[in-house]
Amino acid sequence: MANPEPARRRPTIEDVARLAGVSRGTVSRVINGGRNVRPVVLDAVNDAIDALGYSVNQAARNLASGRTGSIAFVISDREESLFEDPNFGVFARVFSRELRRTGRHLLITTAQDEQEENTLGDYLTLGHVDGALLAPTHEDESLLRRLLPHRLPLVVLGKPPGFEDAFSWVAIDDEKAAFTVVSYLTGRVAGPVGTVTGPLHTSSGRDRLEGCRRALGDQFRPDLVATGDWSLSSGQQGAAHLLAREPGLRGLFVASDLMAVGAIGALRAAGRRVPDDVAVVGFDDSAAATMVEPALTTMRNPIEQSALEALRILDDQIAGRARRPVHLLLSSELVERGSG
Amino acid sequence: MANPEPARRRPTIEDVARLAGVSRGTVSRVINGGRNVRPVVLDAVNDAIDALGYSVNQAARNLASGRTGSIAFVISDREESLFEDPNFGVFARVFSRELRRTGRHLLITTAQDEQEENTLGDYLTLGHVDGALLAPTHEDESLLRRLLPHRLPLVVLGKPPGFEDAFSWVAIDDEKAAFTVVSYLTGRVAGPVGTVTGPLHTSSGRDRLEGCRRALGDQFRPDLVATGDWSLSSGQQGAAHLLAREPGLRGLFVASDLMAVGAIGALRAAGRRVPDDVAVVGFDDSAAATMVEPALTTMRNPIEQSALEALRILDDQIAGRARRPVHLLLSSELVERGSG
DNA sequence: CTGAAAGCGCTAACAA
DNA sequence: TTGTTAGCGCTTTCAG
Repeated sequence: MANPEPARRRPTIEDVARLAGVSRGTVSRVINGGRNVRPVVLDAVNDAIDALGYSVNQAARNLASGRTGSIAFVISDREESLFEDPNFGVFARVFSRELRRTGRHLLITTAQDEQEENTLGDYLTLGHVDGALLAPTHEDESLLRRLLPHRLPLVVLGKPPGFEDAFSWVAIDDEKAAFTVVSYLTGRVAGPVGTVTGPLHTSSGRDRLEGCRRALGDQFRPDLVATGDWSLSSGQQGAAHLLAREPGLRGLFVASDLMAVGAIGALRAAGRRVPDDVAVVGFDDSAAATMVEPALTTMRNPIEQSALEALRILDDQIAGRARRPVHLLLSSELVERGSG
Repeated sequence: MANPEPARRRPTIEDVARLAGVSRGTVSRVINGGRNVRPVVLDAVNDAIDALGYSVNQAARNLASGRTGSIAFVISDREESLFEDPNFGVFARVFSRELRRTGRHLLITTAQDEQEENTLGDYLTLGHVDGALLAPTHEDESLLRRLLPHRLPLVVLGKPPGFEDAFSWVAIDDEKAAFTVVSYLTGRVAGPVGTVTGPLHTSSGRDRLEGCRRALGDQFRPDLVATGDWSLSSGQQGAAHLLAREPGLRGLFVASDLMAVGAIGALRAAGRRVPDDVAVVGFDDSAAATMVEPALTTMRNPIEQSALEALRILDDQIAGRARRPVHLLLSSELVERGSG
């Protein structure tokens, strides 16, 4: 009944080889795709694997092959709101799903401050991972500076301010997208239009403000710009602030949907109806967009597609196919709903 | 000027040993704490390490030692709202910080569906990690079932329904805590009191409802129970629902602060003032609690302390100090603010 | 298509 | 306190 072997040591490739009556090398070939193995032998080996409940020892494989099978998703967020940004969740989900498809794993890591960024830098360059995907970065990204001299395969999500040429990245044309959505807004309301921006040390934050400014043209009022940090509460505070400054506010461009939800809350709290009193447009078309009543008019930010492209570029780098940084600009589109 | 060696192979422990004029074993001792090494030798080795820019090869170390230096934080969330729960962020932050302190790394992994849970199960039992910390789990947790026969060091955050005896966990007394905060609420308002619960297939969801029921006693109205899923939007919908059913609602216990923020939004949208028309109390004392006006009266959920205790228990398991599951119930306390 | 054999870089006995 | 020496389990040439 019970296995006569008392100590249940994990079976190794050697055990499988013995049971299948082949060599270690052949088993290795089988578990690595089964190329150049006769079907009969392949079946025999697979049977032995099942019988023994064998699974590969990653450490040994890493050591022998020099590859780890893990990719890091780095969220180096200096803000309080770790994980609050719904886009992180989408990125993580897509990365995780796609890597699993190729038998690899996603490893999410975070760094809250410069010290943590240093340790993280060590980690990334220490051979723990085959490559890294970096969530939108800040201007003062010491991690990027640290990673620069290394040749770690790396793709940044969004333009990395100050490192645009040094690293590969995937982004959208934030300026143009913001221009589009704000033009839509101004086509529908007459009167003062304000904006709640993203953090201005990020490319997206800056570029979306720039697009808004261009769309508004003469109408642009510097006093109706509130700086947010992508968080719900900053949208709330920003809108409250703008309303205090301009009670006659008629339109509001909020640089992310999550902040827009906060902004609408603040408008409501101040007794304004949306969109009748104040029209609001957001950005991202994230889950938050349809969470409010009325649902947000917003720009679609193709997070899923960005994730896929980033992964593709990363794999090119890992495989040595891409020698120099690759930059990809995806297009976005207006999504009309009820808010603006 | 330039290193005469053309191929810049990563230096190994052997290179360090040669440069420092000692054996490989001694270098190993130095990089593993430096016990039983003469100060002079220790300095020499460290100098060699610096000179060569040596860093340990993890794969080799794992293979030789059987340890990985990584701990998994498993978020197996079937809901849409991956990462939305602010408690996850706090857990991740504390784990990350504490592990770094001992030279280890946190690896966050997710599983959205049963298939992913299976792959994740493989991953966890394949020797990639030394142990795992599981975010609050569901009743139908196939991952736990899968992990049961293995002896992976593991601590669950919150009581794992159906597996209370099988695994170690750290939790609070949700029933008692909910009783406390709802009693506070009923002490301040007269009239119908409702609740927006967490998911009822989780221990916290169920127990908080139970505590609410006990506090309300005869006043408890089954028709004033709305089931949420910890997300902001579910709090919003829940409150709207309850208000539709009972326009005279006077008090509301929302089982998480994030949902409470949503609930307050819905109350506002329906023209109610908080706390004058409807008093609201939340749960968790998360960052969301002070994000709203008025700030939430809530129960403090000692997430940071839970994280530390869970890590302590996990380390006991890893070190083989704890043979059987350990269960820890932390205490929570009422935080009075303006909402209820 | 398959087997043999040489490592991958490190840890952990064991001796000295 | 230090050096020596087996491996850890796998991949990957290189022959055949």
